[in-house]
Amino acid sequence: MNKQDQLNLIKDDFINSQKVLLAIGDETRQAILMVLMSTDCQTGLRVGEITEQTHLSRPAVSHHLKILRDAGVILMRKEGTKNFYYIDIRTKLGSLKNLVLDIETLLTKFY
Amino acid sequence: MNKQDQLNLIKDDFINSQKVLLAIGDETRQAILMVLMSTDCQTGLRVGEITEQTHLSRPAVSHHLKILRDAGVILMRKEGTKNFYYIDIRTKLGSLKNLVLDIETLLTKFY
DNA sequence: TTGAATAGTTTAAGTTAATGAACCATTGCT
DNA sequence: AGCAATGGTTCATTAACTTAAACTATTCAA
Repeated sequence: MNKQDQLNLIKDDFINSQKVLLAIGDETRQAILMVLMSTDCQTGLRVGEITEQTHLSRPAVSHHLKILRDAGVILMRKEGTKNFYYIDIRTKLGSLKNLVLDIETLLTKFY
Repeated sequence: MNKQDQLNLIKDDFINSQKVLLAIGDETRQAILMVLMSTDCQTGLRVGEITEQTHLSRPAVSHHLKILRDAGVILMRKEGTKNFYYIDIRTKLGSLKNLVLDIETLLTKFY
């Protein structure tokens, strides 16, 4: 693994994590994520419940949940008309970890 | 360390890493970072050199460098009229690492 | 099959961000 | 002082994002 290989890794990491970075860089979506992580409910939260625990309107919550979902940060499960949103360890947060660790490797080993 | 402590950690991580997330989530700034990391020049690159290696205008490069610098992702060194930009291991990328690792801990230990 | 509950979508307005042109500031050299 | 090199800043335009209101779709129960 030379420097060029490491750079190519990082280039891919950037592509894989771009949506995640933009999704969780937004203050509003960070607040939604905090609500999702704070709940004791193991089965996830519905849009209405998240709306209650934030200062946002339901369409706004729905909008931001879609962005988080498209980025692969959160997952959704349908039950009738109810949609439950939750964070999972298997989500795209792992791609962010790769990005951080690969840059760290570059800076410590190839500089 | 209980779940609430871990949540408070993550809340702080979000605050500390927000600027970094927004800064490096942008495709244009990712391209600039790749140029900075790819160079063999140990002393950093000047605005003009970065402009040459991208499809961007000089004001655009200057603008994005400022955002990266405000976020603590890159550093600058002045030499006369020349400004050299570079990435350093001691930059705010560490705050991103904390964020990722703390969320990982929450999901594995407290769920 | 009608009505209530839930939530996604569309639209229009307001806000913010990115861009290039033109301009300004600083440094170093003669 | 005068000039060239470098690069930051301002401004106006365009593009993108965020939001709430109104609307639509789906499911479930009576």
